[in-house]
Amino acid sequence: MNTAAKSLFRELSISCKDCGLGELCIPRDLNQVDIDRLDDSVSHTLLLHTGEILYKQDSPFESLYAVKSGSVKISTSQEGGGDTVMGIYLPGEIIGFDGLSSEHHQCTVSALETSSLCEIFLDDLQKNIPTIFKQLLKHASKSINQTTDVFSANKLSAEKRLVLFLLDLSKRYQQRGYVHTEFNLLLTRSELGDLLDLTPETVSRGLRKLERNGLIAIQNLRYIKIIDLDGLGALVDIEK
Amino acid sequence: MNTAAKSLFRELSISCKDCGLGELCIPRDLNQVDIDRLDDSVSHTLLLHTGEILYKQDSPFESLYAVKSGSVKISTSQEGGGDTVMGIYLPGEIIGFDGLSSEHHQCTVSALETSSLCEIFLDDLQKNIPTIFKQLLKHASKSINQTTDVFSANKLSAEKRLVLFLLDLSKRYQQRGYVHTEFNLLLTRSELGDLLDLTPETVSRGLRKLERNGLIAIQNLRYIKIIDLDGLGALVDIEK
DNA sequence: CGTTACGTTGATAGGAATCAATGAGGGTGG
DNA sequence: CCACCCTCATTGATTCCTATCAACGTAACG
Repeated sequence: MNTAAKSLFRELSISCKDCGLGELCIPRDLNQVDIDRLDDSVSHTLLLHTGEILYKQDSPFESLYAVKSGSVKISTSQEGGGDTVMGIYLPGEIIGFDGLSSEHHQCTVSALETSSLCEIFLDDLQKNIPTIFKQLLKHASKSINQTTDVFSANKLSAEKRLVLFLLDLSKRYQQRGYVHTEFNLLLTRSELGDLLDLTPETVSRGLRKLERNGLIAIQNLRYIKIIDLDGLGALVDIEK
Repeated sequence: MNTAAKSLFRELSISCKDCGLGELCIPRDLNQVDIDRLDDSVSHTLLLHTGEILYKQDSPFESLYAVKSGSVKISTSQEGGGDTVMGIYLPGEIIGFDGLSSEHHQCTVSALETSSLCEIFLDDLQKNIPTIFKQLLKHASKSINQTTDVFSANKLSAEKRLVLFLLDLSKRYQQRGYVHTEFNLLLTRSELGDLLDLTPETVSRGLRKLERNGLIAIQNLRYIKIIDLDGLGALVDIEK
């Protein structure tokens, strides 16, 4: 499960200004000169295969990373021994903030599928383009707000938590221009349980119930097709 | 409950270099020149009385704030109507990150007791002392890690969640040079329930049980005296 | 084709929510 | 100063949801 090595492959090094993510990533409100400077502070050459680890809990903080394609999961090791999945990150999202305050990462990040990332050299960035720090703070802020959502969700019923997760994923895929009515969960029932604070059994029951009620279709266990988006929304909107 | 007005009183304007918080706040690793520049980017004149609101959910983002003395709570309005307390902040901690990503605050912040705060003008700061942004990112990072803790706590039993909360508060008071064996909870049972994802009844039962077992003493409902710190620690350390 | 991890389904038990009643404190107005 | 109200807190009885335990099915892989 723990492929400790970090794979570094050269690939076509797409510069920030040609990157398809555009405004989803950092280059919001930046002029052309600054985008060129951004390029100088970023390495575009990180490729991770499924299961490979970007950084481990307790390892010293080195850089922030932007997800360019694919997806990664962020998890923490528990005292009991097992891992707990805390979230997944999609293209355009920036990870690594967990390591800033103590200079050591509080979480482990690994690839859920073949993924490419950009490494952001914080000190270079500060030198090259100091006006960008507000942008970075915004991304950090988004991370906070994301956990805020998890926070308010965790007093809901198992079914609602599942629905909220599906709707959140759907929305994030849509923002990135992917189909938002069908996607791969990328997580096992057990990992999903970590994330939503449920047991794998309860996750399974919940998903199958949504399927029985004609709201979703489950294909190959992990691949979800949303059939009745409004119906899902109704499950979490009505009755507080 | 909602004293909408924000009180602005002049008080003796202590500069950052004379502030008792020192390293707990921003001025870590800063030289004298930069601390003077920091002073120019910060207003030291904010005073809030109990219940007064610093900023409201959905209000436009203006500044970050550092808690100088006292304490504030951060909460979000739920669809159902009520508020949910998400955390409390003590001197040296920086708040406002919740508003950065969308330019509008995702939370409401109000004073739990008479408190003084510093307003941090982000744009001035960027102009005056660009090297500071890593410091700010660290504070944002700390906010993230804080929610991380909440996250991993929420699958524990009611009693353990209560104990963890008490120990966390004790540690934070200690870091700030206060007595760490007795302090005011500042929150009602209901607010504590929001924070720990429990009902007020369960909070009450839990605290009274800790009292019966001789681990804590409850004085005036909100004022807690920790009698057996090791005993509390044992409750959360043993058996996963 | 066995081994292993993952997933499903059922039965049961336990912990916290809920419902309900009472008590305690604080503020207000008569 | 007291009666009243309102919020907060406590305590008990009951219900309900989800974890737990257990068995079995399924898919991937060497």
